[in-house]
Amino acid sequence: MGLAKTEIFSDSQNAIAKFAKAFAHPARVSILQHLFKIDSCVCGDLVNEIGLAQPTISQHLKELKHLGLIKGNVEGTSVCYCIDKENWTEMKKLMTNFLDQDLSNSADCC
Amino acid sequence: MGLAKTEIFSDSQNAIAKFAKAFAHPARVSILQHLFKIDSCVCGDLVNEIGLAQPTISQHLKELKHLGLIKGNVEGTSVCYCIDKENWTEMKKLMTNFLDQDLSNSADCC
DNA sequence: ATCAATCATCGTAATATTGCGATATAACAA
DNA sequence: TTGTTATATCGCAATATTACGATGATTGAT
Repeated sequence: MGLAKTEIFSDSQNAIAKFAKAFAHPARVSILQHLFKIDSCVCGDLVNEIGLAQPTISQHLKELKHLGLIKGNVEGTSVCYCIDKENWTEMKKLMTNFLDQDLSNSADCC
Repeated sequence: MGLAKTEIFSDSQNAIAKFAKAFAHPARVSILQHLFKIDSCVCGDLVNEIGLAQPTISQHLKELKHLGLIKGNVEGTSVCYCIDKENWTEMKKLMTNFLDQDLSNSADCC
């Protein structure tokens, strides 16, 4: 069906899945890395940096924005994007908590 | 097209996306959390724990196994799954490195 | 040999994602 | 106003994902 049964999972599990989806495409990974690396806000050069068409980049940016991981600011004819630090930190806590589960507690049968 | 242009991204970016995809569904998040929580290997109770049909769980397990995040072991008529600790640790390094990018380096224009 | 239990695979329907050409929108310049 | 530049949105085609019923395969019990 292509439709995840979110009702049967916890809020935390759904949140982890939601953020993970943001990173589940290399273009979005690349966009985020670029926003981190650059010391000023990125406006239009993402299309040149990454080899995808402008509508495609715009679509990926929109998804990241809806998730709250980035913010956009209109600046003349261009738009300026940057990481939403507060939300990023919160998301990082959630993901790190999931990734850091204690390996020593789980048996190794295999 | 539904087909990611992996060629134009780095190995690291593709790897991050690949692992993130594993966590991009709450059922897989739930499966992994269960495998961590339980102190012995889980055999068949995942279908009962999570409210999805047996073929669906089996399919999710297969994806996690192909990614190397879990291992499976036949034990009588049932199969025993557990976290692949070595691969998990390696994956965690990759993801943590991505999540931990220095926020102080990126400007906040918005 | 037959049966029950457990898990995997097949096939399929419904929905989601990706990518981009065409076009719209908005801001600025001349 | 007209043109230019930068970004967003629309619409569509190709492919991927999710879920599950039906069925197959394997093991152990009787």
